[in-house]
Amino acid sequence: MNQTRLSDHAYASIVEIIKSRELEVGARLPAESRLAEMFGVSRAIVREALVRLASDGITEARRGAGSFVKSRPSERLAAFMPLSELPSTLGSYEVRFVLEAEAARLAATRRTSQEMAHVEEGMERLRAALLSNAPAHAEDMDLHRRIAAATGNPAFLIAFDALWSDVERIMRAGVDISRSRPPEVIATMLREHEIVVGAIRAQDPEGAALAMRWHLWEGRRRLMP
Amino acid sequence: MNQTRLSDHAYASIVEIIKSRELEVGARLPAESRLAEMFGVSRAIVREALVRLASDGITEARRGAGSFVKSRPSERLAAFMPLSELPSTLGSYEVRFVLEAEAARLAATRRTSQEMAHVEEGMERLRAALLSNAPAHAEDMDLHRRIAAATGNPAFLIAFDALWSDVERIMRAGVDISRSRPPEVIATMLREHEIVVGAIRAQDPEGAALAMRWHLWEGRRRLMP
DNA sequence: ATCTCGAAATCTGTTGGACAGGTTATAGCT
DNA sequence: AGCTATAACCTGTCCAACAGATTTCGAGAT
Repeated sequence: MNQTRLSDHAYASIVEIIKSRELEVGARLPAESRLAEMFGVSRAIVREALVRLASDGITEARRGAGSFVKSRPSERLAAFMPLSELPSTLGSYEVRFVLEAEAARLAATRRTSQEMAHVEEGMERLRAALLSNAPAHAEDMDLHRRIAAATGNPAFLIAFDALWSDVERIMRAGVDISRSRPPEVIATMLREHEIVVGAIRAQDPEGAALAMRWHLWEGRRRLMP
Repeated sequence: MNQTRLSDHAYASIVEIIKSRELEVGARLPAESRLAEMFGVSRAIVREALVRLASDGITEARRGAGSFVKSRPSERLAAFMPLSELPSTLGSYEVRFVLEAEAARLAATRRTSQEMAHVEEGMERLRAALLSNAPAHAEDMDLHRRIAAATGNPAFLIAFDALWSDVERIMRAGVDISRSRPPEVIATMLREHEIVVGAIRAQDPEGAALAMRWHLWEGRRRLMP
């Protein structure tokens, strides 16, 4: 783990300044040089933090004028914090139940043939990975993502990607725990995915939603019986 | 718009390198100094871009070794693109239907008294803003966020925040269009929210989910009849 | 006293060089 | 061939400096 970047600390410190001093939207932050001497680091470090804050939509820099608060992080801090550092892990599965079930339903009704081919390709990759007994969580997530994409609604991708890092962490943990999966588990995982993909192929919305919900439920049980 | 940062261009260029050269996950990127001379900028600029890429989960830097591809940006580009630049706007409402309806349902069953007080406070703020005939989309979104928080599951906040910028854009556009809202519309918006909050207060899961879904549906109709 | 205008102070954006502390690759030795 | 020490390389950090934009403030005019 390489979490030892000074700019990470600077990022958190600036967020703390905005929260504790209750800087309103539009307020100006201390200058980069001032922040640097406050934190005891160089200006380059502060800049790395500010660039990230700007790309996260929290601050906005105006050349010659300063950096300004664009949206209060205290009001939407969750988006910038790894889910794993928040309580109630596995909570992302609760969201996936509703989010992905609806995505499967919509994918079944609205998918184009091109999107369907994309989903089938993801299914093939997952099958190959599972049958070669390799860690397949990347292919697993990728298939789910292709299904979300098949809705034609980018908002599903946005929401799914927001949970990405946490889902990946959970899945990887699951792979680490059960390093050698018995063949019947592999067959089950494969069948679950195939039912979902099959329902989308057959343009059966309710079947797709139900299959997805069941698959996620079983997946959760496999991770935490 | 301040799009005039060289590191923004460097960010895009590195993404392009990963995509075009088809660098697999785990592959090593060119060194910072090499990238700097490739782009004709200083190393500090490349670092600003790499820090953002790392915080976006695309790359990972190992001290002394180099920067490595952590996940292919081409496969999950949506998370790093404003929803407004993608087709099918108003699509975020489709996600909100399922996401927030489930959040309301869970909030009704699991809310603590403290979370309930937080929701009530948001309701008061929205009421004050609406009755003073001021633009109230900030208070509106904030109330919805407090409800998501009342589930006790941070994953709902993560997903909601991911849609934040698009929802805000849509709502602000709605305010701009109908600059002077008739009193009956204000009363309706207030009542819709009050029904949702009331169901959560009464710990009525189905009522809360239904009220939220209805409210979002009406809100969507108000924006795009 | 107030307004206007221009210059100084301030701030971000960017550069180049430097060094510390890691990692990788290589050349030399056994 | 196998092993080891060392050189080459890489990220993380700091410093000093300058360009270009903006804010501030005071001097002069009204």
